[in-house]
Amino acid sequence: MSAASPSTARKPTARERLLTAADELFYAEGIHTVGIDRVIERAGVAKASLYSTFGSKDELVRAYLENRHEIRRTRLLKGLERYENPRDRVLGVFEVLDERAGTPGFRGCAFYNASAEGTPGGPAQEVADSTRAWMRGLFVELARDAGVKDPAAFAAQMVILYDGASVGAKMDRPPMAPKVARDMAEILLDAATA
Amino acid sequence: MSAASPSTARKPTARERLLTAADELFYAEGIHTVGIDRVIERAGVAKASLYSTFGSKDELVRAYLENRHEIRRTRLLKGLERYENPRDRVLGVFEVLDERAGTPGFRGCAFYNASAEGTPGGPAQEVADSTRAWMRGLFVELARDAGVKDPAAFAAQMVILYDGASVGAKMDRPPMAPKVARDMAEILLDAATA
DNA sequence: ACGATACCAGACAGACCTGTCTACTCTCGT
DNA sequence: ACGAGAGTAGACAGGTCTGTCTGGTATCGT
Repeated sequence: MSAASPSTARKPTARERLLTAADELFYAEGIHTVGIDRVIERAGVAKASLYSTFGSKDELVRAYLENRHEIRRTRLLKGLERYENPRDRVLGVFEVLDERAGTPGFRGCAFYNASAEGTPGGPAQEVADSTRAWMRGLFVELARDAGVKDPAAFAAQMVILYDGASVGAKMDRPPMAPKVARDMAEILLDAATA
Repeated sequence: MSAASPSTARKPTARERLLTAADELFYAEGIHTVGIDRVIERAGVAKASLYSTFGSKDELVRAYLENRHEIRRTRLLKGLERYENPRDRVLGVFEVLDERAGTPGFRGCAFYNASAEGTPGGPAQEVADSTRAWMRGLFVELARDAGVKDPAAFAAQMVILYDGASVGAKMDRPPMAPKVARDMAEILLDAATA
């Protein structure tokens, strides 16, 4: 709402405000539940602006998911910077997830949620596929750096762990799953480097 | 459609037909996407019958999920009978999941899907909680029989593995996740009994 | 035979949703 | 100064959704 310096206090464009509003509402309440009217009301934007910018609700959903992917990507890479040891960086993924799961309003993986309620083959499926591919690639890279024998196989294990921890963090209260997953990853890492 | 013996060829009640139709449609296409009209059309049932039997769509959803829980419970217990060794029974859970994930029309965990699109605190959340508690209890029991030192902690690990395998089975093609999870469970089982 | 119960067929109300369209306003580059 | 581009406000159409209500039919226990 307020900026440090007036010179940089540019008003966000309609597109940005729409994306912010869509992110908050879609993630918190689901895509089907939230109508266009609620999005434009929260964004303070006219309906015509939404349709001239995105064309349809489906495209807004796609933009929302791509934005989520970008956010997760930077959060993860940023969060991993603090670790020096390549081995700690593998485990660090689960620590970052743990921190994220502790924040209020956490509702699990946005891509899986969207995929659960969206039609198969829709935009949700596409973005989910690409974000999953990126996660797997990240784990392959981290595994290679950590000296794992078969990085691809180990990455497949870590993705399962990540998914499971994410589900548990959403469904269970309190969310212990990420911490448990971290310990599991440690055991599996030992087994994969031995 | 056809029964072996005419004497037992009782016509299913409206409730049973509704539940069958709801199960097929809700699981395949999602709860929000499928309207009441499609359910009653497939069930061959009048709308009034649905509302006199269940009262609301929400209650139909609850019945659908409770039915799913019962189906999974029996499938799991039945599938586990073939294993003699308590250790194999732990791993067997993932083999049963693997078989299930291979069947056409598999779309992941019905409870997580429902929870992803449903309002928090709704019927989906309640049934999901109880079915998760049952799964955890099953793993605790299996772990104890297998001589695991800390059955509760090990069960928490297995639930994460099961969730992750379930997600992977839905999102990835082909679904390798259950097989990978089984191998992970083996490693973790060794670590937990050592 | 008959009344109760269960069920079917479909119209209807009221709400909500996406997407279009018209008409007005503001801001900025030239 | 002024025209173009971007945005705002809101009515409107056409569709879909849940849930109610009326009225008719079949089956079964007594």
